[in-house]
Amino acid sequence: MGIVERKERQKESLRQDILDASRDILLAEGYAKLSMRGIAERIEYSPTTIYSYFKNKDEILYHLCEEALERQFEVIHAAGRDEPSPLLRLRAALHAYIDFGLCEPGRYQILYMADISPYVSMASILEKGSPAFKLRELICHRVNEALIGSECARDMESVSQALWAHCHGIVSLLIGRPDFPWVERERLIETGLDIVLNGLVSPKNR
Amino acid sequence: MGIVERKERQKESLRQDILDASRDILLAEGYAKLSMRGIAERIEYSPTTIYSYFKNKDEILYHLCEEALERQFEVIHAAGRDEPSPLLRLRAALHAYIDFGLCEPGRYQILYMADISPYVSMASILEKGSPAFKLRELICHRVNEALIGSECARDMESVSQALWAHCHGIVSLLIGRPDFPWVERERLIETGLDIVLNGLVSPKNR
Amino acid sequence: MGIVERKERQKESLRQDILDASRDILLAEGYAKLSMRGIAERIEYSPTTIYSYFKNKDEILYHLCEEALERQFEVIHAAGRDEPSPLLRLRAALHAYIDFGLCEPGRYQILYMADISPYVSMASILEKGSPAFKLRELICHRVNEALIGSECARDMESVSQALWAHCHGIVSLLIGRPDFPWVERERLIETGLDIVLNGLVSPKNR
Amino acid sequence: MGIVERKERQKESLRQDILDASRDILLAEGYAKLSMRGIAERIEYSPTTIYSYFKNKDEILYHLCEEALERQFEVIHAAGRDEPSPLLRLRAALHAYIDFGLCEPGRYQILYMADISPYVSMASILEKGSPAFKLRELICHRVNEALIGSECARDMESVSQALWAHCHGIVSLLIGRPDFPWVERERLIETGLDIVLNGLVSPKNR
DNA sequence: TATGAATGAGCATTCATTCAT
DNA sequence: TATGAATGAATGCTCATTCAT
Repeated sequence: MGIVERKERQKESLRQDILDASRDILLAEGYAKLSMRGIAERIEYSPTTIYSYFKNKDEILYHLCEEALERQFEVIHAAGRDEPSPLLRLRAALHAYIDFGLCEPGRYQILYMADISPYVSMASILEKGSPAFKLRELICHRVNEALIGSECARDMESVSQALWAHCHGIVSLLIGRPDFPWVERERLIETGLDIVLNGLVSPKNR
Repeated sequence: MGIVERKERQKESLRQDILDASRDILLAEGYAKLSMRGIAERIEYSPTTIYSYFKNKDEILYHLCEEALERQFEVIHAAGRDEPSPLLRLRAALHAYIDFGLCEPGRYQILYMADISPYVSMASILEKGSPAFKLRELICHRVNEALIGSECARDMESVSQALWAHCHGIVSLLIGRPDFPWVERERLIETGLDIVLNGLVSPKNR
Repeated sequence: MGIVERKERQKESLRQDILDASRDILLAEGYAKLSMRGIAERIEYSPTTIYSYFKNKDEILYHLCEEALERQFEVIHAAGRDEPSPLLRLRAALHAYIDFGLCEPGRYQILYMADISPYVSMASILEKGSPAFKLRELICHRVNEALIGSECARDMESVSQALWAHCHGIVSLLIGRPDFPWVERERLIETGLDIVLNGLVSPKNR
Repeated sequence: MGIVERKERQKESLRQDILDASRDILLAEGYAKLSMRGIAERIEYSPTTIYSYFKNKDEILYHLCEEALERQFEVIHAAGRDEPSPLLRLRAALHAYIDFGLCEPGRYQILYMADISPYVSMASILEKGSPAFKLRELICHRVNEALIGSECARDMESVSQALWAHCHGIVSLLIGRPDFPWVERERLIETGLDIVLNGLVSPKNR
């Protein structure tokens, strides 16, 4: 029935509004300031209403994480699949990682910066098939591809983690320190990726 | 007079105790759990007493930041001054940055990760002579040295920021995600620095 | 028509389900835990539905009382009518009173123990023809019979009340203090009735 | 110092006020209506203040019970020690039990009627030396005395429990049903005790 | 300097109830 | 008849802060 459907859509929509509002608050005011009352105010409903959509505050945070993880995986997974060389495919993935963080700072913060992190439990990262697991796998795969092509011997795991850290550093500082006199964003990102990928494949000359 | 001096020392000491206690709580239990009561309990004074030393909670956080910045500058400033080559001096500085973060996670978190960060206001970073300013200057200087020596043309500002981001990424993930199955710490750090410094000075081959 | 009848039966049945569920909760979890939500959950209907059958929570409690009173009257009224002597008839009534309390602790609690008691308003007890009134009359009648048979002069009203209190004491403590190291239940009851009825008819020897 | 003393007295006094207010509310409005806010309103302090006197609501209830138990023991223990015969000493104890309940209905209710009872845990009743334990011992002792004097063989434990129940029945109904058309209080009590003690010592004639 | 007493504002959560459908 | 959506009021509790001493 059309009516049922519409109602369902409305319900789903409010549910999403709650998640959006929460994410916004989290981004704008930090975890400490995320309160059921605050969310309610933002969505212009009574606090009680939230409880018919989520069992409690924890459940909101949990879904926020889940959803952010899925989103991130989708975005990065789609990136650079058609690039001609392994190195470019890796570069595209890293760039996508950074872009996701900058386009969706709320979601990124939830996943990697906030006190909430426990909700993105390591369990879920290590759990096969979870978005977190798949993301990690994807990065490792692309690093591997790139390393094979280059003549230099490096430990794939170490490299993957270092590259992740590099990208995370850029995203988290840009998000967390918007007032710093950054050089133009894209230039910073490109410079970083240049250095790091160049360093990855050039023969060592320490 | 000795008496006045001792009193002063005592006063200074309690003030320091408050800062230490706050930092400890921050590190151990997170920003959300940092309460005046909690601090008071830890230093074994009444909550009210704290107000004789700091106007309010915000001021504690502010001083926590100041102090952490100073410490960080000292440590990094001292690092690698005797290294023979510009590149090694830069590497030493970056390594010191990371080490500071890992050895003093409480302080690092305060400066670069927590919800508190706003207290390290940009004002203070841009203010000439502040530790933050001097730290930035130091990094830029070493980057410059290294760039001059290499044949490749890169924008010093962009490089500095990218390197900072790289190091920050490593520190903040290691601190914030202790449960992740990291490779051995020193290996991760060295791999990261290898890549990044190698990439900095090799001729580009993108 | 059969249909109308069935509908009526259904309606009556759900109404009864609500009362049953309420009584169960009351007994099992106490007055504080009796909530419309809880009742609804138990009968597997929405909370709103309950309001089609009862105006509000108070009305449920009111009907719970009414119904419990009727039940109690029936049980006690039926007890001991065939006993040969007045004293045994009285004893049977008192025993039935206690048994009712122990067999139907939910109902007894509602009537005589809970915070709810105000719902068994005195009005209803004094109102001729109400179960409460009839119960009181029944007890008085049996006490009277017994007193007439005995040589001792006692005020019927006082005795009735004292006997009621005695029985209530036994029931309410057994129900309310299940963990106390009671002697065996039947022994306690019999001892109590022995003493009290013996005392009623023996010549005073204070 | 006088000042310290006065402050101590003040503090103790407010603490007592909180307990008194709680007891009053409990008596007047029932357990369900006992709230921190309600107490605060009654003592004309902010709710927060209560928390510097009691850790939480449970602790208030706990102290309410403790204090009521002690009070009850004192009163009953003092009663009838000089009576010439065992039977009269027993009668005095029972009468004192009833009197305590009627003079301190708040305290009595807390101990024997309210949902709070778990706080007078059985543990405490069975724990040697606790007021509850001593009270039970006292009653048993007096019952024993009385039984020895009489020619009838009865089980002391059963009798003690039956007598307790009898008294509890009288108190709890008088407190819980103030609107019932009771005979004059003292007459009811005396009639009850007459019957029960007469029945205790008369030769059985069932 | 240090404290105890006290408070107002805030929090997550639960509940009885209403309303439109 | 039955429901889902929504709410206002209440609850226990914690916190930063102030004030008088």
